[in-house]
Amino acid sequence: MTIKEFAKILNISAATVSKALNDSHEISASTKARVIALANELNFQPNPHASSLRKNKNKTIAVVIPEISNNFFSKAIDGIESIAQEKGYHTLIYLTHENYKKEVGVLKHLLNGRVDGVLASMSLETADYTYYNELLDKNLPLVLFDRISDQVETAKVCTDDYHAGFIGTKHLLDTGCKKISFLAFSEFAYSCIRRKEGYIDALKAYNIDFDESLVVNCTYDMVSNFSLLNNILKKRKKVDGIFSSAENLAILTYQICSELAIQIPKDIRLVSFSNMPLASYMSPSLTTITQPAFEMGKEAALTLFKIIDKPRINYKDVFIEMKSNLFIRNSTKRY
Amino acid sequence: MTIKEFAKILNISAATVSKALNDSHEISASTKARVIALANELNFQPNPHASSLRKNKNKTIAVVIPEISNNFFSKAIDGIESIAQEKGYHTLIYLTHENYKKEVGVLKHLLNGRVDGVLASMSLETADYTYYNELLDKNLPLVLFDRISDQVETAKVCTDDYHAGFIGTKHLLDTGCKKISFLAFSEFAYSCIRRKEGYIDALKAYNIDFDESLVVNCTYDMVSNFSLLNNILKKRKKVDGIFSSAENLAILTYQICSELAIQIPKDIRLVSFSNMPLASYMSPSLTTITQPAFEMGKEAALTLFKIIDKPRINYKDVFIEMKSNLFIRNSTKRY
DNA sequence: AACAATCACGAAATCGATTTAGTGATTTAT
DNA sequence: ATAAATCACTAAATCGATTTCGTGATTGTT
Repeated sequence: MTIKEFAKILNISAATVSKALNDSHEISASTKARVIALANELNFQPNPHASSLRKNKNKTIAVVIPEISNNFFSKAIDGIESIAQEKGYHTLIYLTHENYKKEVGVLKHLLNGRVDGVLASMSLETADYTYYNELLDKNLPLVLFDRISDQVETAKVCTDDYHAGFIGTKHLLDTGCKKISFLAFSEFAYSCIRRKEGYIDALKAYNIDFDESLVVNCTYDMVSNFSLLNNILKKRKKVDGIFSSAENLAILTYQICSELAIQIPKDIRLVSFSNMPLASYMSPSLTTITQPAFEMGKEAALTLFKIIDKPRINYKDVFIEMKSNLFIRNSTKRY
Repeated sequence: MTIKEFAKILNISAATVSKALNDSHEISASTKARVIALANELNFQPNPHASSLRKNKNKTIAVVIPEISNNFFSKAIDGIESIAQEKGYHTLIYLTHENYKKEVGVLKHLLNGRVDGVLASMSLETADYTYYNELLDKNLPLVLFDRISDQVETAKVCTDDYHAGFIGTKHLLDTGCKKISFLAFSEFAYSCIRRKEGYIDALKAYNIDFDESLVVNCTYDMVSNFSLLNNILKKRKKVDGIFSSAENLAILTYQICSELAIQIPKDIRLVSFSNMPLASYMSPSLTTITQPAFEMGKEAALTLFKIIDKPRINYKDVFIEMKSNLFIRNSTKRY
């Protein structure tokens, strides 16, 4: 049913119906009420494409993330979607699978006006930020979360990575670790760099020299990560603690330790960034630094809607840092 | 840039550009090549809303699911999105949080032509299928997956729930269990009913009488699930095996067993439907029946696109049953 | 009482791409 | 050689809601 047909039933014009549904001040309260009542009764909804065309808005946001089978991102989406649904917005999902080319393909496509705003978390491969800046040039509201870059001047939401890196390392040191290896999920990701800085400064605070050789720069390729980790764990006399900057690296560590008959926490203690609901049920239960994924999604979405509602302001200095939590469990138990 | 402005650069009409980009046979190969070359150079993309309005299609599908922070659904979305991206489609996500009212709200909204097709997995509360059938009445392609209902006559994708229920139970029986409790995540969900039927028939095959009191009908409310489970585990002399039809119920079982000092698998053996990547790292490692979530998502999406491409056929008899896998681990180890 | 505002609504233009209907030019068929 | 068909393209109608502009009726001002 079109708005004209719908208007005919009420013996008013299409213009009036449109204005009534959009709550225009030109329309009397009584007419609005009649229109809304009938619209509810017949479940009449104006054609969204016609509406989008005319308004140049379509109540849709895009979420561009590296992956979804991941406790952090799936919870973040949960948060994003809950805010979007509240605001009557629709949520498009695009997965890049940590692939820069895919990411570029998605971003290019989003330039065409299909969405009113974009929430993005960059892939590990991303080193060129041209396409993100192009979105900004076209005045498309953009909020980066978690996987951010300071080379894109827009609002950002992330966790207190430096602080988390510091207290996670401090916790290992407090349990007696002397040689702590840092597992970086990426050499270039901003959040990972910050975590590492926290790690380094915690070592400093304990007067321990930072040893570059204890940093394991992992990648998206789990096979090569396996050999990297395997190498460092084999010479374990050197290493008595591990700070893992990502969940999957902790799992890999468990796997390799079990293969090499290294006991956690007896031989080596482990703390990891992780959003696993099951950390307590692992063997041993895993000490984690947990990001408030759901809340970060919410916060990022709220920020995006602020930009959408007031687009003319420059949001480059909006930087929301959310608190992560250290949950101490058995993987760092003092032996 | 509009198609008119773009056309002017090439000194041809907007109609020609449109047809060239849509690969119409009316346009010569050379003109098409010129148009496509310039479109790539300038990243020109026709306004999607204008296009959608005219074509009454918008290369978008909707995914309606109960939740996303869930290993099954997040992997399923991964599969869905991969096929959608391949086909140049966009993927909208709607979460119902197992809430029927939210589900209805979403479905009602989808009637307005915003999407070309819908993939859905029903909430646990859903008992009235009117709104799904309304989508079908409006000829909106619909595929149900996992949380299906035989009261909606459309294509469906699910796992071999009956068979999985059978072999999971058989496995418990083979390890010596005599009193096996069945944890139903829902009394009404089709897949859960089928799993239970498999469970019952496996008992029969071993000449064990089905005992209704060993069935625990859980709900979405984890607090009440806790007391239900707690009750049955307290009188554990009766129960020496548990078949859990859902991952979260298995986790709850671990939790309660640890509180009640019941040892798995010594006192009680447990097998559960689950898509956790971490099942092997739990304590004890969990014997699981794992659904091919990613592949199910792919299959469901492929089926949806078949319907979108050939809408006039009745797809009510399309029923794709995918194989789940039993991974035997320590939670069912014979003591 | 005369005039200006404001109200409540409608007619028509508009958003931008697609599709229909048509037009010369060229190719094919008889 | 001529009619018919095909080619390659364009002008204009179209999709359906929104917005601008205009109008008659009502209210408010002095």
